[in-house]
Amino acid sequence: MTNGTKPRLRFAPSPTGYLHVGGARTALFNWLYARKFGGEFLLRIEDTDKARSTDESTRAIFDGLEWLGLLWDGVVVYQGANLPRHQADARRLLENGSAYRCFCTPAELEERRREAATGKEAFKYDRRCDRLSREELERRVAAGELYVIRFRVPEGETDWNDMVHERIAFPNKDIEDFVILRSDGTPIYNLAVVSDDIAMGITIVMRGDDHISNTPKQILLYRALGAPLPTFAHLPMIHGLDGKKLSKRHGATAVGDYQHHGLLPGAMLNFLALLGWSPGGDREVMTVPEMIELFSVDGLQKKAAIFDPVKLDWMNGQHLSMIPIEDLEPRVTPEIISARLATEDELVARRDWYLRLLDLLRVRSRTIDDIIRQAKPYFLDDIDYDPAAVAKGWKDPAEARDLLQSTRDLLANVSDWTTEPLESALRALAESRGITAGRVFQPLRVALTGLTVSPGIFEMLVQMGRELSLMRIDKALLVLRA
RNA sequence: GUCCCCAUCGUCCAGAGGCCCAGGACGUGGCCCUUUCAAGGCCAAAACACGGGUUCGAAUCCCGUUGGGGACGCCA
Repeated sequence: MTNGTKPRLRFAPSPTGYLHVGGARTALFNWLYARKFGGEFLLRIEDTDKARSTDESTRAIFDGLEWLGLLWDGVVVYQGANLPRHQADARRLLENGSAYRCFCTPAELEERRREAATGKEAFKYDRRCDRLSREELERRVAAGELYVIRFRVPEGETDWNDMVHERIAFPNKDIEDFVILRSDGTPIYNLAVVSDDIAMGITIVMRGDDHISNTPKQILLYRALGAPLPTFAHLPMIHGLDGKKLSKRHGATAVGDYQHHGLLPGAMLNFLALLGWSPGGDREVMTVPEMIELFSVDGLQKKAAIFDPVKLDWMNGQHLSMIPIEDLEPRVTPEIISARLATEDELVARRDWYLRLLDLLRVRSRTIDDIIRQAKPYFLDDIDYDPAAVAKGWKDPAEARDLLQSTRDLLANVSDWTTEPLESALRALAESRGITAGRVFQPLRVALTGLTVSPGIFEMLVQMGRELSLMRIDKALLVLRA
């Protein structure tokens, strides 16, 4: 397919919104292919629709790709900058007889479309302008009448061997003479894409399968322009829980949303990769290098996949526990700082303690947000008490107060603040009271964290230190008295 | 309406003619461990859309039906 030359792929989003998870997945597969087979992964911003394109959106696409680590090769291509070539290509097609001028106005076309719709017929441009006499054509051009350039679709059938679908064929009679250049001289999508892909030397066009119906038109353009065809690969769509194409109404669909909700880019990539691809077998949790290693076109799925945020969270939990703590730290630290739990300097000053904390907390977390939530009691003087935790751990306030008071007295006198002495002291307390250890631990957990979830109680005490632990208990005692 | 694509548990995947009365994961339910848990362990329920072929044999190949999705713009 690439004849020994380096494959060249591209991701070509239009900057009209945010980087969508579907777009991110398309970018990912292009990137994986390039990385796996030693190719180039290029980025092209399709900003030919000036009315809808924004710089802000372009920025969001860069940010999203950078966060995910899907870095592109070479400089970014802005489609709008290629206008002269697009026009030249349109002119070439006009001159070599592949296209013709059409004077039908948008209003006329809309009218005809409406008629076709009411008659329940499929509308297709009837080529009336292709039948204009030479004289009339010249007269109208000379009169300054506006016209578009339409591609003259030849007889026959257009097919290609898709990398994921095998052969796909369209009878040309079902393809209308599509517009390639607007009356204002700007190109239409299909022309701009083909012109740019040729110019960029793209050998593999991998994109969403909503572009399948554009493909025969583009193939016709490649041929008319005398350019070699790339290999096409049409990836399945991503749908929302209702089975429809994923869109804003399905909730968070912007990559940035996940970034800000404490997801790890590696987990996002892993999850996205599994939506429409599988390395075969039961393999699921993978690092990026493993994905590159295992990537293959054979594992690509034809069927649309439904985006399941719950599994994404689970996947993130897996990655949270799996990655080296040194890699996790830089992802969490900015959040710790912006949540005002600590300053950068404070974290640096007790880095070992901090890393141990992260290690303790990540086990029970699915997102970085979970880690931040659980981290609060280790940094803040005052904590909030989760009503659910209070209801469970301090079911009987009088008993809780009594137990906490005893616990406090005991802990104040533990000479060695490490897990073993702490454990034996607390267990001894339970035994002396004739109650289970849990009865002692439960109120203590709520006093220390205010949460229903926490690491093991002894590790937690050690991590908090004597001073903070005792202060927490004192505060709890105060609260319980009220 | 026309054209195109798709079709294995609720969801994501495995399965490329016999290894499958279909396997893994998420989620769900139960049990165990345990000081809690969104952690860990075990178990359970849960699918080859339907109908025809082809074949000794089909989840796997072919055809049709049904269902779902996508595209039909001087948007991309």
